[in-house]
Amino acid sequence: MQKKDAFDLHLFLPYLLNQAAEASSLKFQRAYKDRYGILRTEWRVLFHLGIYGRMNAKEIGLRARIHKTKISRAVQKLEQRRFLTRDTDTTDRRLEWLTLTPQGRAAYDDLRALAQSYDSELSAALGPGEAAALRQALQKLADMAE
Amino acid sequence: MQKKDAFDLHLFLPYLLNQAAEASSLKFQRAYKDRYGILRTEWRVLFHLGIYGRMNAKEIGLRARIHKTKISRAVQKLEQRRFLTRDTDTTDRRLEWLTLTPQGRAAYDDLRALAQSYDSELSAALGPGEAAALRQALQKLADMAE
DNA sequence: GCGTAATGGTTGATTTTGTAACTAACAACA
DNA sequence: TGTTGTTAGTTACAAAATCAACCATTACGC
Repeated sequence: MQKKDAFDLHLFLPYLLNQAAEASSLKFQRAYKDRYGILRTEWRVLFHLGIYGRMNAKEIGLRARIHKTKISRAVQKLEQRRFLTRDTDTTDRRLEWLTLTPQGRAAYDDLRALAQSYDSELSAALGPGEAAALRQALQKLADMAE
Repeated sequence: MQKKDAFDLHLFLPYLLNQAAEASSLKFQRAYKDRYGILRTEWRVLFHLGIYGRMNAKEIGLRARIHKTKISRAVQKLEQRRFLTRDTDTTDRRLEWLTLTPQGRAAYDDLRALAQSYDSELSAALGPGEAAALRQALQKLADMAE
């Protein structure tokens, strides 16, 4: 980064990443909160089901790196809002398969469109190559275990 | 990003940024938690005082984009741990100037060294040029108002 | 100066998260 | 079959974040 006596907090990657993440999430956050009254974990679960179709809580947790208690609560809320239904697996009754209802899918479609246009906006603000490079670097960091 | 029917959540910038931020913060988080029992907001306040010297809560909030209630509580905790002292401004008695105690500075020095070595580690994991490009892109995003 | 608005900071009530312990169901192996 | 160990998911309680209302003090308009 730089010398010991000239530490620049705003270049410290974990800090900088958090600032950028927060700033870039703000608009989208307001959208899903205002339109559907859902939380961060909830839209993430919604998106996972929207994209990958039927999943169980465990799978979502692994893919999105979300703790199972968070998912459990998010699923409860989404069920209350009639955005998804649960079906116990017939051969392994510990498993619950989650599927979006038409309402859930409608919400997902709406938010996905928003996410896409918002993402384009962000990409445009950076350069076109810069955005691609950014994504690559971020994926490297995100995939670093520990 | 890509076509409507092929939305890749893991390329959606706000999502990807959050994943990267979380992953990259984990190690450092454990360090300040384990060594000093402090919270995210608390190390941030500590660092601001360590870097910029005497500040008041408002200034820290502006620079770090932290809400004033969070800062107020972080300052209380840091004061309890004897990491900082407060002095009411003589001409404007609403203002409180915060300064690190020697203990606070020692903790800051320790954590700063850690942050630096950790940051180098992260930069090395990416390419050398890649890290610089990443920082630039992140700053752009972080500085985007709204 | 006096009333009103704005500012720095704190507090309290509510919501959300984190941690651990828990239930129910299945697996493995004697 | 019975005992022990795992696994999927929930719940309970403590810790933390959020939001609004709240002092005390200073600034502004007249």
